[in-house]
Amino acid sequence: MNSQNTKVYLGIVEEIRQLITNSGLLPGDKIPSERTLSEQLQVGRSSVREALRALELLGLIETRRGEGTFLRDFKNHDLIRLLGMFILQEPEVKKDIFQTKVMLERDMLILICKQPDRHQLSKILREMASRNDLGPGEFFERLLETSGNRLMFRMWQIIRDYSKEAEVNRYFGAEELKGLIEAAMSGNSNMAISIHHLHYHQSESGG
Amino acid sequence: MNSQNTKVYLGIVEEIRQLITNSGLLPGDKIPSERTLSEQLQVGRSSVREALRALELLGLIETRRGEGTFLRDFKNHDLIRLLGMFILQEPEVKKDIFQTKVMLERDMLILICKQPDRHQLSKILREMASRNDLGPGEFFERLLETSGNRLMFRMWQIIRDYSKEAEVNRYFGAEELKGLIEAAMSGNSNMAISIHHLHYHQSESGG
DNA sequence: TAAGCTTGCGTGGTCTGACCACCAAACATC
DNA sequence: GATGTTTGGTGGTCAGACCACGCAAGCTTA
Repeated sequence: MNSQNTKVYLGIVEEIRQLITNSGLLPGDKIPSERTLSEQLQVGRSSVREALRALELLGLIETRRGEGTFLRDFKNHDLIRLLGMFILQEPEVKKDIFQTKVMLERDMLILICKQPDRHQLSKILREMASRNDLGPGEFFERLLETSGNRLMFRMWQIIRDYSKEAEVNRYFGAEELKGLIEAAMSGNSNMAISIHHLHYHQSESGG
Repeated sequence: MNSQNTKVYLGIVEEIRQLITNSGLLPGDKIPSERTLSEQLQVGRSSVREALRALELLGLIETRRGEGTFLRDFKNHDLIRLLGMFILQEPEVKKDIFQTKVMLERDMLILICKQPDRHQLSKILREMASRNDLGPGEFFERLLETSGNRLMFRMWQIIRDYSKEAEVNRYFGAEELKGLIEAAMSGNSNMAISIHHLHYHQSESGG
């Protein structure tokens, strides 16, 4: 009845998406209440909720009881954990994920080496020496972030989160990182690639 | 009230996950009806629906009115497409899209060259010679598909779709394609990379 | 018997109204 | 001014109702 095949809740998802785009809503902003949406869109509240729950599970919105529903900074994708639980069972997929992650890293390292911007790197280097309170992989992530390609970086983050679920990550050690940054600062992509390659291809010797 | 903070619908998502795992359900199999789940789990049907709608939007299940809810084949990484819809909107990333696309292509070409499986390639080659009814880029896509990494391939497809809108695509010509396939068949990744690189880096000379 | 039709049941799809739990701001009290 | 209380808005959940659809059993008809 309600316009062909479109399930109502899917329509609402789309409406909300447009609302976000058109109203220029930013992460943290509040979106209309369930009851308001229900009225404005002339649909039942349950349908609105189905749409919101779906978006919530995707990590695109966040709901706080007693307060409202808010747009989320979807740089922090939580859905990954959930999807991982469902998807990662398949060994074949696991292989793809790992392989893709490694290649993305390699690509970004190449980009970094080609970039003239050095002072971000030296900053990381300094912090590496001074601070010990950051988790493993933290510095590597920040290194990759300097690639300047946010899309690729996001993709990497997502995939890394997947692979967190799937297997034990072998983090880059301090020496490796120093080597990578050094290579980057001198624009030596071959050296960077080589270090990166070694990290993944040496058998279970070095942690 | 209902056991700490866990929203009911999230609990149901988890229940369904376990149900799938424990019962060994396969793609295509039917999962219990909404009303049945509602009864078994002692929750309202609306809550069950919220969980199911969320899973549906994630592409993990499929519902058919009048029939039931079915487990879906989620090897197809549909989430990426959805995430893309939301993430790729930012104009800031537009400039990253092209770069990422090129690097993904390069990565997949490398993978292809390292693969021992040759007969898919020769099949493409034969078809290239015989058929003229396929659109530009069609053969290149099929070439990339043989990389064996479905995740990466999907990512590329999506990014390509976006860059279609953003700019004019320069498709690989027949000669280039033949060169790429040749390189792949002989496992010569350097040659493949070189052809690929030239395609994108020669100035506006060749159409 | 074979083909076509009807009917009933189970399913998802949607809406409504009713509660509850929670939060924040307005208000009343000290 | 500081404190406690009320109140209205919000999400969270449930139960019940009805619709639309698909399917198969059973009936009708040829």
